[in-house]
Amino acid sequence: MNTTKKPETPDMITPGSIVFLAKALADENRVRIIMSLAQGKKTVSALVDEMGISQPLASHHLKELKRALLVTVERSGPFLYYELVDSRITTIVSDLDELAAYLLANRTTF
Amino acid sequence: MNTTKKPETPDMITPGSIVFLAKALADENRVRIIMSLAQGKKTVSALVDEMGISQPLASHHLKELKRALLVTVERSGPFLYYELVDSRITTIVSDLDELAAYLLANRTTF
DNA sequence: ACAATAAATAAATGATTGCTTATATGTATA
DNA sequence: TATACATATAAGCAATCATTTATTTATTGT
Repeated sequence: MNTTKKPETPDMITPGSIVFLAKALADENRVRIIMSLAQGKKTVSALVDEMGISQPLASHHLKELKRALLVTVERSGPFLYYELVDSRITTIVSDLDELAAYLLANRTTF
Repeated sequence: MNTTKKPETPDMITPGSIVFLAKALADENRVRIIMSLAQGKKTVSALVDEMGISQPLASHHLKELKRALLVTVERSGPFLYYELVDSRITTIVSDLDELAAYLLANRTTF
């Protein structure tokens, strides 16, 4: 049997991983891409058209989002479909938006 | 009676405010400060000691957190006490940590 | 094999940002 | 008012990052 340790979910909060994620959300184009991908997987060119940014810039930000483990890629013919890894990403984004709205609404109070 | 508009919570998500908050969370020292302030209000010097950073650096990050509306200041004698504006900040930080843990745990799957 | 389209990569640049060192401001106390 | 302590501010520097332009790689259809 297991003597000392058991595999446990780490409940010690690590600044590192939080920063890792926050950095990925700390750019307007990336947030817009995430919000767009919340509707479903899309190609690079679709995102380029939708967001009005250059193709290399879109590729760059998608690469960042992939580095941050937020999206996955899937090829279909000549197209690459990018997709959010998990729906919780959208949830967090909404939560951040809610909190921001709250903070701004109450900013004069303090 | 009210004819057309009613005061409503904006449910349109704004990238700007999300980025605004995410940027504040995109630095390790700031996240550590937030986590420390989750335990209650603290002075600058207390934070400096606790985190092992220089006093000007602590001041600088506290200023950023204030800009991001995440903390408030209160003077007591020569001391300035910094405090988290709202407990939801801690919640968001926990949520980010959870999501990061999940993403890392499943990173090989994709 | 060639042309056309989709997307990634590379290099260069400017802006932002974190950090250090040095200095100034504010507050209390002798 | 002089000294000590708490904190903020300023200036300078190096590193990171977002963006652009140019080029390359990959895929499909002719």
